Amino acid sequence: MLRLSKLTDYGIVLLARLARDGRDESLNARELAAGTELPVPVVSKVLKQLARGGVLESQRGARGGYSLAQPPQQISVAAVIGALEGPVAITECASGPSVCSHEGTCAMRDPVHVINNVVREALATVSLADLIDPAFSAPDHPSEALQILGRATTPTGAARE
Amino acid sequence: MLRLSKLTDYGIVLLARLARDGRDESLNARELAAGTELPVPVVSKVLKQLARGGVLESQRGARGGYSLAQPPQQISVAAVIGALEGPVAITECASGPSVCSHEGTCAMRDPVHVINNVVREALATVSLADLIDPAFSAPDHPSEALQILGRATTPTGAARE
DNA sequence: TATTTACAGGACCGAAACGGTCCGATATAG
DNA sequence: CTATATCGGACCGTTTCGGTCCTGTAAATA
Repeated sequence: MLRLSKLTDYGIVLLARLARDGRDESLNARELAAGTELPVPVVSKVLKQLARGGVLESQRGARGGYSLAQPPQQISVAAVIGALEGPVAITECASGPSVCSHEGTCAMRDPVHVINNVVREALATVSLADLIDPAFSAPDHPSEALQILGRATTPTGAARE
Repeated sequence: MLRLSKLTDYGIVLLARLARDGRDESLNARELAAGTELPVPVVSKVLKQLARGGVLESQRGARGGYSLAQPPQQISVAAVIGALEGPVAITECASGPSVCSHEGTCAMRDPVHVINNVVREALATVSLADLIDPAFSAPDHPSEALQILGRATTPTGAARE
């Protein structure tokens, strides 16, 4: 359900590394690929997309590389996902002139948007910093946002998996 | 980002219709397809999957059809998504023996799980009832869960678009 | 019992998206 | 001028997605 693309996954990993090791200096694709064991072209592709999306800043030419455009606390997971995956929208029906138009049914369109926003807001509240800090400790009190969500008691038992 | 598959979208619409029109009686695939303008085979496919996932109960034979397995308040969006899309997991790395193993980097694996849980919990908190009730009114106070999430102030401005 | 209705399960196929590679152009440092 | 790196996009094999169709089985009705 709701799978995150592999590229996005890589992106998060790379950003975390940049947040740790590249505070002042910038790192280039090759250096970043070294930490992971991802092929350089892949890393390069991800970084390019992140730069285009405004998450990273790039320095071209010799001794060039990438650095975070903002401090890790200000970079939300939503921004990362937004930069790497398409123009967002959790469902088709969000943009186009939806086909379903029988009124009784299409009253559902709004709710679908609501779901969309729920997810988006949730991801907007989680920052890069939230991901790297509590990483090595227990995944219990990850951040304010995660705590709020964590207190949900999974009413239906639906979130089994 | 995080696109919901079309089938899932259909599923939500169909469930909403069942929640409204099929309280006592059950509706069959043809009847449900009539409300929407989706082709019958598609509707049938979705309903079958929902039944297999335990979201719907099915009655075979003449005068058969589908009905909700539980009251709409008890059916979470997460359950619906779980039934229609694969076995969940927002990222590959959640299940298999992930390839990334350089310790410094793979400390990221947990956080990715955290994100996964955030989204899942968020969706688990939203019920079918939440979706059909406030549909026609303003999308402002949709439910407790949505309110909690709604108060996020989109720190980065990342959730634009 | 025979017939009709409707779900169950899965095979199947074309179209689109995904994951990954590669190349030419451009910008910068030395 | 040369070496280094990003930028932008083309490209392609593989997988997933969306949708259709067919065979089997369960239940109701006459």
